[in-house]
Amino acid sequence: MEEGMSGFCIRDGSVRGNSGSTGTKCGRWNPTTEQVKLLTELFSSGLRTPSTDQIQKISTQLSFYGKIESKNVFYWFQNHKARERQKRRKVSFDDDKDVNIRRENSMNFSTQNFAYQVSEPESVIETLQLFPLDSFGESESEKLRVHSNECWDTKMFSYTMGEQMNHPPLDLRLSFMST
Amino acid sequence: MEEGMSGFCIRDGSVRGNSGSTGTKCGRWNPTTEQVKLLTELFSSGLRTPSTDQIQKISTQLSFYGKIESKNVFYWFQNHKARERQKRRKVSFDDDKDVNIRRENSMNFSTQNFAYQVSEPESVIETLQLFPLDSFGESESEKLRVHSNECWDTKMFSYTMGEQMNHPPLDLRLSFMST
DNA sequence: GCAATATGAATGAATG
DNA sequence: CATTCATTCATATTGC
Repeated sequence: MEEGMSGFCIRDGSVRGNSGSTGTKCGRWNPTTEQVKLLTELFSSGLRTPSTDQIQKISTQLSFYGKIESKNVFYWFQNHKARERQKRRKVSFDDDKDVNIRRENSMNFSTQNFAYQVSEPESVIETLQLFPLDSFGESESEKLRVHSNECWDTKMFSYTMGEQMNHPPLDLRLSFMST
Repeated sequence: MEEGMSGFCIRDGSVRGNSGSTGTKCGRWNPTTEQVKLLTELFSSGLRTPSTDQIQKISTQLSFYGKIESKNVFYWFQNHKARERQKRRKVSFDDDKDVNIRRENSMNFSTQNFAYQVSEPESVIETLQLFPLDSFGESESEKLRVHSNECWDTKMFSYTMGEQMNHPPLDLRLSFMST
């Protein structure tokens, strides 16, 4: 719930432009070009949801290029995957009701800039060897997730637990204003 | 890629700054600040996996601040707990290089003059009193759970296991996926 | 500078 | 409880 802690970013220039983090004290991680490049390589190599272990390694590797945390890697893959799918989804079915205010044909800006992986795959592979990419079989085949459910209604689901009959004294004491 | 494609969700800009008006057609519950505050209080008080009864009560109470369902409470606790752990896991590895100390106790948004009563302060207290506040006596800030030992969480029940008690055959698993 | 967009971060919801 | 997906928020970046 750390929501309000944002808004104190002091950027001193384009972080993505320079590789050496110029002491940018940002609240938000700003990946360097090298970091993005590597992440992108990994992604295009098939890695989509790295495990915690992989995240650690990747983070460690990327830390060479600049400040980075594990969660950044985590979020990066989450976002990257989600957005790729999102883009694809946007063009797939554009038959909405009528209030469809979506931007049409957003493919102008090179749908995927992952193209430059062919430039120098060698060096990348060398780096990638640290992480066992095995999740290639996952592919990007949509799961066709159906949002069938949308009605919990008022019926109270019971995610039963073992003992609920006479559950012990619940410690629901609110410590409001316990200043 | 953030455009107004979701034109049916009414927002007034502030995410959690609004009370109740969480849009009407939003398919996703958007907790108000008050709701989040209360939930956080409960969580901080040690409540991690509320029982069905507790969820009911909490939900009822929170409904005062805005539209809410039981499942929202259920999910909230699930997520909150999971993310506490997850966060502790990913941020655990502080990068060796650039010794950045961005984490300066930015856990909770301080309870500043954020008094949660814009109009009726009494009702809030009244509301809170509905919770069975058992005076356990062990009132201490359990926020110091540095070891992530869910001590107070006696049993890590799994709601996936069917209990053969005298309660109806609970579905444990969200059975709302009909329709 | 502002609008539009790209993207890091957060979180509700759902599944295994 | 873990993992993942989808949506949204906040901010950085870029073009005009």
